[in-house]
Amino acid sequence: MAKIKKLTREQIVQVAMEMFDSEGDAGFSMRKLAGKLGVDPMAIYHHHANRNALISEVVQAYLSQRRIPTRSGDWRVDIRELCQSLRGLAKSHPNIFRLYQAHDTWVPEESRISEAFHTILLDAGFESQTVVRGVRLLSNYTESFAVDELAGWYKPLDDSDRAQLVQTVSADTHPAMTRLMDDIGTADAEADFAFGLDVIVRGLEAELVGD
Amino acid sequence: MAKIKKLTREQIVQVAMEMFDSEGDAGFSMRKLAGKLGVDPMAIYHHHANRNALISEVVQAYLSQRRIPTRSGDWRVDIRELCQSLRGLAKSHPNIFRLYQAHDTWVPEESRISEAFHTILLDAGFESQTVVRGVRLLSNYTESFAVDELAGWYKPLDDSDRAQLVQTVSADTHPAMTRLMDDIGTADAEADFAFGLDVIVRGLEAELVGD
DNA sequence: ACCTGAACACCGTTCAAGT
DNA sequence: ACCTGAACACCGTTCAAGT
Repeated sequence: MAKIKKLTREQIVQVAMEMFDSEGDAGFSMRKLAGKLGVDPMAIYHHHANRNALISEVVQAYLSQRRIPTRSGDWRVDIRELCQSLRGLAKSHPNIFRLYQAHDTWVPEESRISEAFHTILLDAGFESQTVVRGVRLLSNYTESFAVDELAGWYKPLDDSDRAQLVQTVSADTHPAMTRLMDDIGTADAEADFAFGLDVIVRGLEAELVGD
Repeated sequence: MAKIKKLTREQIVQVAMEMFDSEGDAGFSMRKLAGKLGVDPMAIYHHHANRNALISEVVQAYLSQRRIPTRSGDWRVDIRELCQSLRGLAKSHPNIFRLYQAHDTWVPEESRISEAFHTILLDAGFESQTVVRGVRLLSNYTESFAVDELAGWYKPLDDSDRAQLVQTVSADTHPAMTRLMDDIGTADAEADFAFGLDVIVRGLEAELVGD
């Protein structure tokens, strides 16, 4: 698209990020990126080793946008805010969040977010192993919820979804789900997320009292 | 490889499943599958509409292998067993499990597993909405744990991983993680999974008592 | 009905060449 | 040092043709 006189690593990452943001994985290729930069496809390889390395940079740039919320003093509140901030990041750039999830190469920025989680639970007084496990549990929950939310799992079912579900879920083969159909059909991402977070936080609290 | 006189939908799915099982996503393509079947690539399209439809069939065949554990009478035990059976399925065929995770088209077999979850929590006496939310929380937890486990996140760090981590996690920028390094470095998938499950089950229990 | 073969519109990446 | 261009070894899928 816009011709750039001299390529830089950063410009390439920037444009790649915009492409992912607006079009998602399907809209991105090294060749399309080159086209957007007004450059031969192979020019990119002079600045980034390959596709995967470039994507690591995109993910890194994406994660560095994330603001860590300030502490309140109550670990339950802080954990909730940190999880919500991660979910917010996911929702603000769904396509790049999906890219981050699918990208299995580790990226340094992840440790900044991880540190915030660890600090909160450590200060709350959990023992070391519980802190480590609790962080994994919480970040796991938040990220997988966000993935499902972005995939549209927490929207109320529309007519065609419901029809498809009713087709396979009949009263004799799926009595429980049939009884629960009203609650399965209606979903509220906000309340559902808060519910799971409450369950986990409550479960963790017991580890603290049990000392 | 082996020449088949007449293609059937089932044979195609079977061979595709074996390819995914042994080689994963990278080792599969419609053309390679055709090669394995000793047939022109386009012959497959006579039996399956396209790549995505074929993969739905593979996922469906995979999920139908899953045995639902018998009930014990204690919902806490039953939930644990059901989650472990899902995790077991993931570990027995990691590549197909990853395929299932990445595949965003809904597949009927999913509802069989879902029904088992709903039944347990419903029988345990939770109210409707809590059942639905609890099932989502538990299956979410189990699947995302399995994904991480298969990606190697719950293996103790080897020397190169540790070196990479120490490089970005220094005492002044990451004090909490530095303190916790021993517990971050050692991980035990079995115990870590049980921990998370306990936390969630304990958190759910409160919903029952709170009535 | 079932399969083939050529063709289309793509990929990521290597390698030799240009400035 | 930085970029180009041709080439390689792939993709999924359409379409017309063969049996």
